[in-house]
Amino acid sequence: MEPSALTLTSLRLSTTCSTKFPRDQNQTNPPKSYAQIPKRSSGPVSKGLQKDSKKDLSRILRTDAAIKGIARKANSRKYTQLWPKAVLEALDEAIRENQWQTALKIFGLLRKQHWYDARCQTYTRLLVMLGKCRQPEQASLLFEILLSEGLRPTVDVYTALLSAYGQSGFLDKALSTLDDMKSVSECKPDVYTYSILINCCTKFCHFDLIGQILAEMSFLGIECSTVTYNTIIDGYGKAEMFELMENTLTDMIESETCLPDVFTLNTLVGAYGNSGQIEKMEKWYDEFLLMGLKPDIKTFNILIKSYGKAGMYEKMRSVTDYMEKRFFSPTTVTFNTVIDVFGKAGNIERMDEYFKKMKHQGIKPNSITYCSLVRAYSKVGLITKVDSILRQVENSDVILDTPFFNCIISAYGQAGDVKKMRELFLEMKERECKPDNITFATMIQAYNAQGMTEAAEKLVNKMIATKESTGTRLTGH
DNA sequence: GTCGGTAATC
Repeated sequence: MEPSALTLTSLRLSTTCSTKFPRDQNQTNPPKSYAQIPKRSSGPVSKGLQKDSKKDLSRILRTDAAIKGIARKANSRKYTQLWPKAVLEALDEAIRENQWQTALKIFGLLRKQHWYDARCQTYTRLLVMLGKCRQPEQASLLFEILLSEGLRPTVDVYTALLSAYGQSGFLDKALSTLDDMKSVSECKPDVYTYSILINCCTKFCHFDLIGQILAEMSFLGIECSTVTYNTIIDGYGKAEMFELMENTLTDMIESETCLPDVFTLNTLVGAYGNSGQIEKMEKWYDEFLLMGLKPDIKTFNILIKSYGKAGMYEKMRSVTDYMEKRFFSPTTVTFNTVIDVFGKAGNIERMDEYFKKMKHQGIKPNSITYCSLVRAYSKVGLITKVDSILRQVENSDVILDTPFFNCIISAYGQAGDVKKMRELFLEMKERECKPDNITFATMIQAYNAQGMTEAAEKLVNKMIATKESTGTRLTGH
């Protein structure tokens, strides 16, 4: 019953780095308009506008019409008299949710307020968000605005800018930012800056730079922190460079200033677990516990995923049982992991069972949950179940993203339901989800599979047209 | 302002 011999035999060694660190292929061309919003001195007071409350702003953040509303306000010269609290809280929320277009629009609105006081801290938060969203060009523009406002960038600002470049793979730009920092006396790079830089290097397989960076740090008298070590360990671990990973752990322990923490534990356990080396994973887990470290919810989620991937469902179960006994509440991630494991194994019954349990425990499914479900149903040809998921999703307030639409469009495509596919494509537009290359590729493939070559060609042209219009928007104004 | 856990459709 329990297939437990799958551990090391199913180990798949990947050949190139690029397959393991897929970059975001679907970067949309962003509007640059916010950058053009001129800072205005306070205009005429328009009384009706002050009734904008925090509630209004945060509500409209969530709806399509509202984002247009914000944009309209951001572009209108009338909206210079909003309450600070409303604008600042709306900005906070947009940043927290990584809604970068909205955040930049609100920031444009903020800059027009008569009470606006330029602060580096605001810029740092925006830059960090842009880094997360892989928007290096926007980060660059934002930095220009900061300079145009006469602000002197702080170390944080520079570090966030470096991070925004590095996370998108613009390592040359990140390095030149580092050089800029070195030339400004009060903005010297510190251990944060270097840890971030190392992280970016490993994500883009520039392991050759790690040694150089560490040498430079040592030359400048900057000591590695626990985070620095964890970052390097994670980099080697994700690249399956296990020997270097363990060597780094040894360095860390020998440094005597940086002790392994729960991040180190999770990183190592995850590296071995993800590569199917269950025995090593367990060995390190036990070892870290002996060192006195305590696992957390992420540890358990990692163990569940690793056992599930290895087909060791009994062990997976023992983790969930242990969690229950120790009152570690499962999170959305826990359920998503279990659901995905059973979905990939084609075990629809158990998958459904956990989905039910998830809802029963009051844990809200998200876009990731639905992606896994749709994929699993589609794989075994249960398209009626996909219909039911779609209905559920449409009647809920779950935020649907482009990957979800791609997933469900692909499901209907594979089922040969071209009509439904088109409907969903239109629905994407209504929900302001931008179709990306994968959306188009999925639909074109489905059309071709149905022998609808004309429709496929039409879509190819549409795709090109979309690209061009975005290009125009970029260079326009 | 830094490190670890979920889906990812072509």
